[in-house]
Amino acid sequence: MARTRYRRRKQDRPAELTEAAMLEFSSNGYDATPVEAVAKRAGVSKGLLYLYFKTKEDLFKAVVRSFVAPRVDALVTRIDDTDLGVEEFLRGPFLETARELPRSRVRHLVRLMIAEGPKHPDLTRWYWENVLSKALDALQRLLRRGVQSGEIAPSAIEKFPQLLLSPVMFSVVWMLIMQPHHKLDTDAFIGAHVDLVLSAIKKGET
Amino acid sequence: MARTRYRRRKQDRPAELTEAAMLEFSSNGYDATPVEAVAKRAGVSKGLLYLYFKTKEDLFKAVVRSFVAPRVDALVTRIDDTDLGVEEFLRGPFLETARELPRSRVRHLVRLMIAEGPKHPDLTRWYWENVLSKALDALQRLLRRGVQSGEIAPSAIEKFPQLLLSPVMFSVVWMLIMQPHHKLDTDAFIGAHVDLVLSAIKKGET
Amino acid sequence: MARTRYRRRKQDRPAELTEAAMLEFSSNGYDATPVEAVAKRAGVSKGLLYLYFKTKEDLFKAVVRSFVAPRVDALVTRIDDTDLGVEEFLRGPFLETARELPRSRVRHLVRLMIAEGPKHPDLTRWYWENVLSKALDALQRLLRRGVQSGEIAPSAIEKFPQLLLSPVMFSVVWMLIMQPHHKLDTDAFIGAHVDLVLSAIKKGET
Amino acid sequence: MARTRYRRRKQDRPAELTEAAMLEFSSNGYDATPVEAVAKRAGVSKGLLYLYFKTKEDLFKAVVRSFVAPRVDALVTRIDDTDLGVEEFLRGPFLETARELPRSRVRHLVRLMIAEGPKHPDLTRWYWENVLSKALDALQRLLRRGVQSGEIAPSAIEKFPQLLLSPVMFSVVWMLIMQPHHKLDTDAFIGAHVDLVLSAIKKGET
DNA sequence: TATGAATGAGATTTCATTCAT
DNA sequence: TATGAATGAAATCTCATTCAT
Repeated sequence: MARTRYRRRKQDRPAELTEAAMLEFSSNGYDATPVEAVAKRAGVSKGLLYLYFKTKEDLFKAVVRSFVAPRVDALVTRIDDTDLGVEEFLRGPFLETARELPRSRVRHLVRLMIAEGPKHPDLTRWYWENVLSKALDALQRLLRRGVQSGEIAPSAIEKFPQLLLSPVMFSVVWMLIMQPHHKLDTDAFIGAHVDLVLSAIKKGET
Repeated sequence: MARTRYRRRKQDRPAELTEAAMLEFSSNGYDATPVEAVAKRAGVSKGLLYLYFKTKEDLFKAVVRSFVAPRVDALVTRIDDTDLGVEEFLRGPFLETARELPRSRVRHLVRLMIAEGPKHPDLTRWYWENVLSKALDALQRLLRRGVQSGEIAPSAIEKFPQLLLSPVMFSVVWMLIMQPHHKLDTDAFIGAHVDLVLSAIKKGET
Repeated sequence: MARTRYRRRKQDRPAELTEAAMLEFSSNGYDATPVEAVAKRAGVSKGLLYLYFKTKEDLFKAVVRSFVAPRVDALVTRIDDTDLGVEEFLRGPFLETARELPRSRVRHLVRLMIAEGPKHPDLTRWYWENVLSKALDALQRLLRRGVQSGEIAPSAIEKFPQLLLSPVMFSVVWMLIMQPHHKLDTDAFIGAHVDLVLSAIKKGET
Repeated sequence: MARTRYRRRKQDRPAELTEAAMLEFSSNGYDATPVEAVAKRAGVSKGLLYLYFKTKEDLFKAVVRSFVAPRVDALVTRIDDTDLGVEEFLRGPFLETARELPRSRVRHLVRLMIAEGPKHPDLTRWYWENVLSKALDALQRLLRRGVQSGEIAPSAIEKFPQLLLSPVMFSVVWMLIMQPHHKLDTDAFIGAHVDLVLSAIKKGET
């Protein structure tokens, strides 16, 4: 008589709902996704969804939070725990993560952030505080270690670690918008950028 | 006395309407902008708008077309008519345009393209064919001229002229989403990127 | 230099417009036909149409009047001028007209009368006075002549000359609604009805 | 206190709505009836109507189906279950039904079918398959039984059972369009038609 | 908790009609 | 006469949100 249909409990619901919302928002965009579509995909009623999220906007925020944060934490930890050199790190873990992003589901969240961001300043603030600034700080720490160890020369990139992210974001957007019309090999593209950066900042290239 | 109800400006209407639409879409996004808001801003009735644009989507496309195309044409012409060297061009006209973009109104169109692009494949195709591919081709021609003249060394950047655009797009997005929370000096940022690129590809840097 | 485009003059315009309206109303129905479609088909502007007909309803009435009246007048004249017997007339001119109607353009007007009639009581009144009652009276006169001459026996049909029209209207409606799904040979159908009537009222059939 | 906003009558709603729609469509016609008028008459909101019927057209179809089908089924059953002769049946049950129709509410549906039919071919197909063809087949079976039993002579009416329906439809249309201007005693009219038919097909009238 | 019937505001679009030109 | 730009009311349909059950 085990009614597995009802196995799912209170505690799993929010995650199930954000998962469902992530999928729906990703394919249709925020405005074009009816709340009911999310509920249906999660296998619950509209009413129940409103029990967990006061408004549609709330749900959207929860989606962004639940999907982005874990990834960044992982990257930050990786940077701070590593004893790899700058080049090793950039060509290794960084490149791996950077190349995966434009293909992963998270790319849709990036689009949602860009599309909806201006209407949700508290969300972008949260995003800055909990995601972007952490990632940029960690990258900065990495680069400074490299300078101190003499591996790389001091350069503007320490001030603008964003320089390491811009081709990643570009690739994400390209995948979402331009890929159907003109293919870009984002792996090679991001690789070329890292080459470029390294060739510019590495010392002893004489 | 009572001002005439009619203004009868067949000539100017489309431009007035796309201008108004540009402003409304920019601040609220496409979906969240009622057609009526556009009409009101243009000082006409809803009905008139539909005399010039068959659907809201049509209006959106007209906006993108009318605002983006002229700028790119200008840039392309500039590249092809110049006899500046690569460095001179990148530090001169290119930097000028690249730095202006994130502050100009067009930045909002970039956001709209990212937000709405996936739902309007014909629009993104048009954008690719009439805007992006032209700009990338022109940049490629510039770089090849530099290689042939011996000014710069062959490098991956010839294959990926996008490398010159990614920090511009990054700046645009930053301005739209993150600037309220954390200022980025996009002029310096884009300048640093150009430095980086040039230091990597210039010859005789022994 | 003969500018034939402007040959058409004031006097032809109403007829041109009702002709165009007839065609449009026939294929799309009254409500679903924009006034502009009529104007376009007539090759004039909307504004001009409103110069001749105060409202769309006016135009509709003019259509009905201009298309139906001439036909009925012809039939009535034919009945009153004939010296054919009842059978000869019914099997001859009547059958000819009755069989043509379901195939002619006028059938669409019948549909319009049925569809729009209840909303235009003055139109149906006009139709009764100028069309239907005249036709029924003429048929009645024909039948009475037959009784007086001894050709046919007195019967209820003198009181209800509509009995001669009902299969015609049935055929018209069938052509409009049912013919795509199930063919009815309206010629044979109407013929059978006339046979039936005649076999019932003819004398000396002992 | 404030009456509850909800009535929650899932079961009854569709019937309440088609009933309301029937009334509204009957008096104003399909195109001229706003969905809101139907909702208002049913005492619910516009939105609710769309919960039960995906489009206005859907609602219209439901109206036709729910009102017409039951009557026809009843007639067909009556024909097939009877052991009355042809004359008895035509003068009895048939006449009764035929005479009621022009006065019943269903007459409005006939008008709607004629008015809207051409725009809804699937509806007229359904009508043919589920209503008309059944009725005509049943009448045909009745007449054949009469021929076989020797009650009536073979005649074209077996091929065209529509001959029995045409005065009924004529009466319906008359009631809707002409009755205000000129009264027709439809009972007598339909009776006369049946007389006519019977006197033509009955045997042994020598 | 959980449902989903019900609401009502609002969005897009159409079109009869007017009137400056 | 003749045009067609312009209006504005209305129509269909969607959907976030509520709340009786």
